[in-house]
Amino acid sequence: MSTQPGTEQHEYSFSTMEAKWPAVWEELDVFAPADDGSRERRYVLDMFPYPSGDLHMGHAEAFAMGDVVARYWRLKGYDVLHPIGWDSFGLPAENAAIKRNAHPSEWTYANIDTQAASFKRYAISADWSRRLHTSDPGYYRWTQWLFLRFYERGLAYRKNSPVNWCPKDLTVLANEQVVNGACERCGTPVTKKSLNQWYFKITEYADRLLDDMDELKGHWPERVLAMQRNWIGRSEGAHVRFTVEEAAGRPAKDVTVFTTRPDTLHGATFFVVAADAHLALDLVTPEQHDALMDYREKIKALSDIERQSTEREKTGVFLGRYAVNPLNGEKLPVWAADYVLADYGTGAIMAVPAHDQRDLDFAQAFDLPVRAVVDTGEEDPAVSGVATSGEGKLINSGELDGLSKTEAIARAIELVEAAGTGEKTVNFRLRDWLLSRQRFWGAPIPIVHCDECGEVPVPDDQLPVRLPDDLRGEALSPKGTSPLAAAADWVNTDCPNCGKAARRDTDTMDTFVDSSWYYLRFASPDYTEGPFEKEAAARWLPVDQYVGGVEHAILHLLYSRFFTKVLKDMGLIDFDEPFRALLNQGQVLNGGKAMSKSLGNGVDLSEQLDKFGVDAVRLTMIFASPPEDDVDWADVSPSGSAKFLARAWRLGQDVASAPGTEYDGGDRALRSVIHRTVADAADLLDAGKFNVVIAKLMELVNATRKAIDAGPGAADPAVREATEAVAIILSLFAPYTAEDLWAQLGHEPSVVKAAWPAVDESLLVQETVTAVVQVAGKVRDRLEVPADVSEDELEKLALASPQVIRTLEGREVRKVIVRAPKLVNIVPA
RNA sequence: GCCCCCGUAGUCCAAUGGCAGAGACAACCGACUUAAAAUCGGUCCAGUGUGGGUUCGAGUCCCACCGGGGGUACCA
Repeated sequence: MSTQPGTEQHEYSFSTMEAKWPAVWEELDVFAPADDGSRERRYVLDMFPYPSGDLHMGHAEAFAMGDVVARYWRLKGYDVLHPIGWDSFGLPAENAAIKRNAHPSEWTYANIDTQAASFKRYAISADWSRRLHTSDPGYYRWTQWLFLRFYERGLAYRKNSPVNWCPKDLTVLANEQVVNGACERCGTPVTKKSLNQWYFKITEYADRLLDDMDELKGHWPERVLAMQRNWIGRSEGAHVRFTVEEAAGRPAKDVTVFTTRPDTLHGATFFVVAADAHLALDLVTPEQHDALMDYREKIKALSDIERQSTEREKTGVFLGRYAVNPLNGEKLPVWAADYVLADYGTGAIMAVPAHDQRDLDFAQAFDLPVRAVVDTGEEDPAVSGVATSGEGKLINSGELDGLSKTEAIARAIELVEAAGTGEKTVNFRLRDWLLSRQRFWGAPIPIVHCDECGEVPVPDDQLPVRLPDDLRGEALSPKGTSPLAAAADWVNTDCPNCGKAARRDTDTMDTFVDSSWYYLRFASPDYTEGPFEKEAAARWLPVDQYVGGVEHAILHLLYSRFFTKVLKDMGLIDFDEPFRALLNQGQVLNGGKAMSKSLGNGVDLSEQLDKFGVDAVRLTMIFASPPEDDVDWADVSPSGSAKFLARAWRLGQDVASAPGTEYDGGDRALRSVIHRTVADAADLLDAGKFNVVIAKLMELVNATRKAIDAGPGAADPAVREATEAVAIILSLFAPYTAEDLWAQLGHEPSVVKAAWPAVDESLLVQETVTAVVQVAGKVRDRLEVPADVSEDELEKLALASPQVIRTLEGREVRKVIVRAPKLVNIVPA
């Protein structure tokens, strides 16, 4: 075994490499973009981490993926922005602070330091000079600034309404943070509470959030798009006004319903309003008032989980009044029930039990009439108890009779529009984004409440509204009101408008507000004149490749898309979508299950790094499966990866030609493999098939080994060319080993400065290829033919094959399909 | 219930509609070794969940079903 001059190491040792290279990278500053316009720019971003403890296996996977892209693009000659930061506001820091009688910032920044050190060890090729933390005043100043811009545009507003309340964390939750009726964070069943809260009017952007997904198609995972589509929940239908007749001294009142089935108007047999909506109180007659109040109390006591169960018997209470069907004048009894939601549509429905299962269940519970108006050919719902919602001809519907469902929907809309009692409309499932939180460790909402002037925005030049430093430990424990309310010095302030005594808003913003714009801040992280420098953002954004977990498919990604659209409307940016392409890495499992403390199946990242080395762990993560698939740590072999890395590294020990050797005279067969591998690897990387790139790289290493041991030998120029290609491709996955290999080959200063190898097309073409000859789709012969064989020639050769003639047994040839030079299929009669 | 994704060797995974196997793990055999480890070389292993269809040709496209995973769920 020969050793290159200047290389002292003889055995592969990951710990030696890990000790050596970080200082070199830092010294060379290789990961910061030049940003001088000399090269095309690319922006690759990993979803920034929350600083809870040290990095774990999930981070290791996600960041390995993003780093492959960043390093590949750099080698390809792009000017790459690959920044890193922390989503450092949030509840865990606050809970830790309470436990340790400390300030949340202590825990937060200590964890950030730990994670930053781990990221550096993990060799993430990030531009550390752009590092940001959302809990820094220099950052949240601009979160507040953006809130005020939203406020000015009427996109941030306060309203009193029942909200999701976590009785353990003692804070409100956005709809998106309620999972199966329980708090996303702690699992406690969520209850409803009526509070005056801040909202962002994301519903105003529902159409654009939906329509602009067209430009994401093919670049975002289909399932993420599907989830967003469902979440936005666009539904076409009609608003129809019913007049609730005057009764028991209560005046008549028009009530609008939303329906997707105006064709079934004649099938409406009763009318339901959401029991918890104010409308129910408006409508109820004095005689029924007590019954309604009892019912409201009863449903308030139910948890969300119970309330949402579709198994549950339908309940409700008659309100003592009747609504008039605008199409046929029929009087429908008005009920209040909890199966109608106050905050969807208008909070009132026309009930068509024959064609809606929920209405039918209710009708059967209270003995209300059922009238089918669409003949679907199925059994009468009144008898079967199964509502029919399919296609069919209209019956029992006056002038709609005989029409198809689709025709009847259009005609019914025309009728109510002509009568002035309704119109075609679109309804969305999406609700406004509840953003205020009664917790401490977040960006304070920059509003002052003044007895004289009402809500007064804090002037821009007084931003940031800083969190007080003196609240710590017990003072932060949840009380149902924001801990900030207890900081008298902080709360009491002068009204920016009239100068009189006033109070600060004591809520803080949902941390999803912080993360809805951080990708923009990275373009100019130290900018002090605005959230980001317009020109810098125009240069770098949108993000070309975003990498992160599918758990953010709705929340973070929808909010960020919303922010981007608002910022565009403000004229600060000129694109509609923040993330051009999205890669969702899978989870890291162990033994088929997500790692968790309760299962005791956790795998500690730092232990794995100590045992196998950074490169082996990174390589294992990438090689295990396609990026979007889960990796089961029990199924993979970091020791196998380490073995491969050592094998690749040893090539460098054997290369016996000098740096700068011309490749031209090298072994042709090996050179073909090299250039094929480089070309394939580029295609595979562009397609995101990182795991396959590693397989190709293994082939190249194997071929090179063979060339050294049993082929042209270690001094052949092709062996050097191959080993250099190995080092370059390997640098995407295993930066330490690649650097060491590159250095062994006599190169300086870093493989990061290398270029992706150019492909010599002439080496890709083969002189002869194996053509497959099929008879009736079955392989019967193989022919060595010139690569440029003509279709006619190949057909002749195939038909002349003794194997073919034997198989045909004299049968007529009906057809011959020729795909020169690879395949001939002969179809006998 | 509705929507989305996935079923290929013992395992993880490859395969522009064209020879089912690129790569790896595990297992086994051999070389090296006093022995073991490491290393090197080799061997073994499925006809692609099931049933139809389209096609000269289907793992790949279409339909239905089965199984697994995920999302969502009284959204009118």
